[in-house]
Amino acid sequence: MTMEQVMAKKRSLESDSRRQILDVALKLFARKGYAAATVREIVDASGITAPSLYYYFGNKEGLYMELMQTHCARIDQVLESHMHTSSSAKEKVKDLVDKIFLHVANDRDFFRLMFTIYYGPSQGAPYCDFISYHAKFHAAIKKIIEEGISSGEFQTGNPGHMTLVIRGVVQLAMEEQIKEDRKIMDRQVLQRVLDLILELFKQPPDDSKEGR
Amino acid sequence: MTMEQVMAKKRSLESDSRRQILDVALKLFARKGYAAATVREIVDASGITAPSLYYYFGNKEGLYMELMQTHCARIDQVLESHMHTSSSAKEKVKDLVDKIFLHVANDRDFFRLMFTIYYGPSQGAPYCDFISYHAKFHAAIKKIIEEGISSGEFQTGNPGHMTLVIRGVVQLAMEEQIKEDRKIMDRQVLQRVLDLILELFKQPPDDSKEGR
DNA sequence: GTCTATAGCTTGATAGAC
DNA sequence: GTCTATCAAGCTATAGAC
Repeated sequence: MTMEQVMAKKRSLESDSRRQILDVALKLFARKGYAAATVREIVDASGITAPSLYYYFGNKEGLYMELMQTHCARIDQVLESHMHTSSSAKEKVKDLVDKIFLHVANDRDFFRLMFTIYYGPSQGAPYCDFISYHAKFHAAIKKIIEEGISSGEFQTGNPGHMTLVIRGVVQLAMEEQIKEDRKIMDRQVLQRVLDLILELFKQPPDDSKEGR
Repeated sequence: MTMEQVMAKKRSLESDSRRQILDVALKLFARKGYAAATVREIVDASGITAPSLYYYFGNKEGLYMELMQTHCARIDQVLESHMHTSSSAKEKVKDLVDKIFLHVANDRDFFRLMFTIYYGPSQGAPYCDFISYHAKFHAAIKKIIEEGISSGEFQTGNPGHMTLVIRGVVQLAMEEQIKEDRKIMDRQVLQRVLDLILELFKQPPDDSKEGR
């Protein structure tokens, strides 16, 4: 057995409990909130005991922080790995939104927790800079729209307001995705609504109102 | 002193502590969440002691439920007392949204709590049927839009999708109103964005795509 | 109606054996 | 690394005097 195999085994053994705790904790934090998800529940559902949790993560906050860091990093990946297709502005918006929507759907528990902490009371959870992701997303959409206006694809207008229209439906779709209720806005419907909005942005301004 | 004066005095004395508790509790529930806002904090901030709270409301749940009932009734009032102006569909949408926006801004603490409970974990709070207000609002907007399409004010389209566009920006505006952060969408901006959307709904469909 | 005092439970966290 | 056993602090709620 080589040195690396030894370390790999050790890491995999160590990781077994660790991963288990992380998975269970995310699910419980998302379902019950940071404060209401107790350490006891987490360790019981993980099949370990409390001291193990404290061994790995120091305390409840440490466990929470590690979850935040890991999953926030994934958001950055999604936000940064887009827009290398040189298609129309409309397609760029639809593509970016679709990627984010899929990511939210795939990491639903984390986003449920994120929304809870961001829009609700902090519940004693340590601070996490969620607002920057809101801003990044807003800026990304706005940039595409401004480029679309410059290129003549969209009619002239207030890019900030146009961005808000896009963000609004995306926000609705995300929130529905996060709730367990029956959804009226799945991936396809969201794309259709984006089609509606972006086609309206394309239509030329009413000539009767322009003085030329 | 008449009988009525006696009762009025009794009620006003009784109401003093009662009202105080209700006001303080709403604020604390909104800021810290149902679970994290403790009975101790509420009674301390109210200037009374725990047994008084239990005397009036039975328990923490009873206090919470009374807050919900009172403020939910006010939402119904707003949703039902509109649309008696026979103006354009555009003005009807703007008017309804404005009324709701103002109501949210005026009863901010309650809506903060409502959003927290609705989108986040229940935190052990007793169930309250918030989803019906979502549905009522959705239906009200959709109805106006359908009427606008019938009357020819709006171009033909999917009323459900058009409603989602409206609801999206309203949702964004409400959520910004509820957060303490710097807002980019106040009452005026919301009305401007609605102008943008509703004007786009008005524009005639592109003839080049119709086969006539 | 309002208080003092306290019961009874759950919580996050740890000491110390293995 | 993982356990058993346990602690101190916080919580909701109540008994009983006034």
